[in-house]
Amino acid sequence: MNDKPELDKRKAFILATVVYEYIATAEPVGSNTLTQKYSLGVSSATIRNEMAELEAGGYLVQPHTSAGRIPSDAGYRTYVDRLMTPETLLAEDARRISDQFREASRELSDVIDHTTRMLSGLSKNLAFAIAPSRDTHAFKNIQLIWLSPRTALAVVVTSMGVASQTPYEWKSDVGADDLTRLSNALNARLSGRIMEDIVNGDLSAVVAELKMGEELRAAVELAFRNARQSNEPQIAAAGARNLLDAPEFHDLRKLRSILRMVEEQKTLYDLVAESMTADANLTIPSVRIGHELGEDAMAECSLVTVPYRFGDRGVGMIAILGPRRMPYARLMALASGTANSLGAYLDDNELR
Amino acid sequence: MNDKPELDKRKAFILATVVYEYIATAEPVGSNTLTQKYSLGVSSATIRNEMAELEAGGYLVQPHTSAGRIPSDAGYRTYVDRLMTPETLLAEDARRISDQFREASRELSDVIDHTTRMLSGLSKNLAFAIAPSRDTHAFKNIQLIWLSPRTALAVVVTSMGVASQTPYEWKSDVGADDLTRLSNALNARLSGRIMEDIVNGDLSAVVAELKMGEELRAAVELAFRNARQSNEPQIAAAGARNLLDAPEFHDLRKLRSILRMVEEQKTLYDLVAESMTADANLTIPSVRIGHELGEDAMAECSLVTVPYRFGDRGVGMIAILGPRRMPYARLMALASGTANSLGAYLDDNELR
DNA sequence: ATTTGGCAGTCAAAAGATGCGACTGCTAGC
DNA sequence: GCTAGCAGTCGCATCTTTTGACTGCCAAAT
Repeated sequence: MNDKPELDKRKAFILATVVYEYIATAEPVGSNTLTQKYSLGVSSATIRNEMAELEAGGYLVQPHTSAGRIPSDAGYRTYVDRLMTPETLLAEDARRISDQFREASRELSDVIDHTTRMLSGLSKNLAFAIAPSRDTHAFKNIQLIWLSPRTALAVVVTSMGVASQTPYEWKSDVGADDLTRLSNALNARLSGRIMEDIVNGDLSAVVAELKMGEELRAAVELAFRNARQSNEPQIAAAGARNLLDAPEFHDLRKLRSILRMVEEQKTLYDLVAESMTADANLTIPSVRIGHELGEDAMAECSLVTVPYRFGDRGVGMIAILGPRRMPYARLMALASGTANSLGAYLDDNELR
Repeated sequence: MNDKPELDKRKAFILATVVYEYIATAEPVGSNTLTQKYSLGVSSATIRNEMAELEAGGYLVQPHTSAGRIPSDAGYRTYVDRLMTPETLLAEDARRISDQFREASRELSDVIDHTTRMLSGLSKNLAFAIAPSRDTHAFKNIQLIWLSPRTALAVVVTSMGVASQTPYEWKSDVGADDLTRLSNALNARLSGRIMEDIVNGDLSAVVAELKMGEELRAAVELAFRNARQSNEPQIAAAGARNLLDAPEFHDLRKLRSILRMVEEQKTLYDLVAESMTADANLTIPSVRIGHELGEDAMAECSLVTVPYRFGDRGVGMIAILGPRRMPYARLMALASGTANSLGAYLDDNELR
């Protein structure tokens, strides 16, 4: 796109009103509707002229000759960036957001799950969330549990209360005492360190110090590797059925391709991954509209994302996916509020 | 329903053919279609007479006067119970089923998740699975991890590799040594026992034996209670989008109410819970058709369920939900095969 | 006692016809 | 620069017609 000329005040107001009205009604907006429902002080003919120019500028499009106009991606973009009045969270919503954490258990995946359910209910759209990478958790505790002379189970617990289990099998016998001593040494030395910062060298140093062999070293390294990378990013989604309510998805083909993306966690993850790196330092919502999402299947969707943070490192993502014709200001407020609450909750409940 | 008179051979064949044809085409079946596509040796007029009697008997219904006929719940029921030829699993499907376990990690929830994804892909319907209740796991290990003089984290690991974490806070100081001794004693005494069979008495006996007080007893009891009852039954579902392909769900209202049920784990659980108690001792698939499901929203659905078992106690459920017009024989074979494979996999991978 | 061919009747869905209404763009005058 | 008015476009809703896939029934044939 070429950079847009600045819109004069009246054009800006008309564009904002068209977007607002279209979001509310899902019907293309014509010049008459505009003059009747909003007091513009000018006649519909003038509006027509202005709208024609807005269309030439790429802000509006006409679905067909005899219809009103609807915003283009660029129109929505301008609306979101410069025209709309931001909303703040309603007290009631804020309360519901913070209330719901009580219902969830302490487990991270459970918290994420509840959060998306709540958010999809409040936003009436599809909500999803990505749990912070385990790299950002603090290491809390490892227990090497002796099962038989040659088998053991390594349980790693992080500050987020996430535990991973790694069964291990040795070629030669290993004593239960050794496992206990090694567990204790690792805990004493490494507890509290960020998972990401614990390298194999740290582990082998502890093993060497206890004069233990190669086999134990391998087991410990595997246990840590497993604990860090769950094989899939933890992701939860809820409220897909809300998409059925939007008239733009009454076409089954569109709906199908969108549902496919939602059911594949990978694509869902990719969708927010961009915003994740780009906005890692911000905690304000970012919006991607229609084709900006880079997916043809998503051409009629918009996505609101906002990172949530806890401690001084953890980063996860909250996202709301819906029709392009979504109430941006409200959803941005909701997403932000949820991200803040979630971050605060995780801060409070992190193991110390 | 009154008990049906036995169907004579020709009626049975006609009913079976109508069901088969309707499942294949989703179009009401008329007498002409039948005589043309299947060699019945009689004319369409005869078929008409027979079909009229099948309708009187409640096996078939006519959507409207000038249409062919489609099976009623009772028609499907008779087909499933007495008329269809059961299928066995294709070698290719069997291979894909057992292959997929390799991709999953060792974690139970991950295994269940992968299994439903695979099954929804193979069956082209919605698949879901319920993990065996934690009551049926064997207790493996508990670690009471000292965090600070008054706080600790209890991690309980079961034979299915499931770990639960319980943070605990005491009113007075507790020594790290005591926690270790208590952990060891509990492990020595209880490891291998079925979770369900471990009662509070067992726990307090160990605590008493070590001459430890009330506060530790309470912590241990809470840890075990938490480990047994995850606050939601573990349930995974996949393939909701497959439902979009069935013409009977092109009506958005139906689709919406079904999607709502699927997104609420509770209802999904209730749906199979009945079959779970009823068929606890069987490992053959059970089918519930249309109104037999007891939910109006599900009147056009059928559900195939089959329990899977491992060891001599664990029971979970595999289920396939789809339009009433589903390929019963194939889905029953798929569900059975998956249940068997899953049971075998869990047997092999249970911690000993 | 079945079975059959033929025929009249029914009804949903597809195809066509019509009019309406919501727009627009344009132009001439204020 | 704004407005009123007008001609033109086009989707959509509505109504009508046609089509064709059925059925049920009956009288004749087996």
